[in-house]
Amino acid sequence: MGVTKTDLFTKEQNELAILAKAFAHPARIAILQYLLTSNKCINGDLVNELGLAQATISQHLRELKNVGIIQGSIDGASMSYCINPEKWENVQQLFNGMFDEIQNCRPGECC
Amino acid sequence: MGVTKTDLFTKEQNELAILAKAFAHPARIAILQYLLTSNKCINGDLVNELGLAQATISQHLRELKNVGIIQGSIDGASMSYCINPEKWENVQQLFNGMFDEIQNCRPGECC
DNA sequence: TCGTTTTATCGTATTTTTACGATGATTATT
DNA sequence: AATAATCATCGTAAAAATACGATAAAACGA
Repeated sequence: MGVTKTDLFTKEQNELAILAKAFAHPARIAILQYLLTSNKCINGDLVNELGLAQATISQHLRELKNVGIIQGSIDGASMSYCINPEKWENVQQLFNGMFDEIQNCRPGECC
Repeated sequence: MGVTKTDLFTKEQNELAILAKAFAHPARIAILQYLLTSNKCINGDLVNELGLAQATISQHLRELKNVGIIQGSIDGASMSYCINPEKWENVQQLFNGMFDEIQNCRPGECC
């Protein structure tokens, strides 16, 4: 018990869920918003920006990197992260593909 | 430990995370897609459609209802659920508000 | 009224997520 | 070379999420 039954669902449904999970924590939203507005790539000064431990930030960064929406590059002793623009647009389209399905829903037949 | 530190983040960041969490399971994506395409509201025949127990479906439905993206109405002995169109559009705009911030990101200064 | 259908909720087992200290690896600085 | 700075990973504790059987509540039909 307690295990998500991945095989019951379509590939798209699982992918959407995995991507949504990446957004499903305020710290990761904050990291992404910081990356979006900082323009240039940043490193672990996220530790100062957010009030979380270095290990925790690193863990969140890894999860965002695992799903591909951010990417990292070595910059001396530090590490630079930034949004992956292609993936970002891909994710937006995937979500909007779902959001836009509401147009097939006729209001009169809804509750 | 193990508790999300909600007070560290903005209201918007927390709200986005909560909404994303609602989408962060393939069963809930499947439920939403079913509701989107079924046009008229449906009830617990989701139990047949997905391969999950009745209690599990009910639990997922409650989570979707708690964040307001679906709503339920009593229909005799059964229960009809449907998307809440206003909330749906609100959620789409909130996500796109974040997605669109990528436009401030200048490619040359990214890694 | 009695039995059936339908759904929500409770209780609970299992897994996953979240958080952080400690450690080690790598690079920069002195 | 020695020290400092930076970051990933390990180990682990605590909490949340996931799933389902069992049960209760509400509505319908015979």
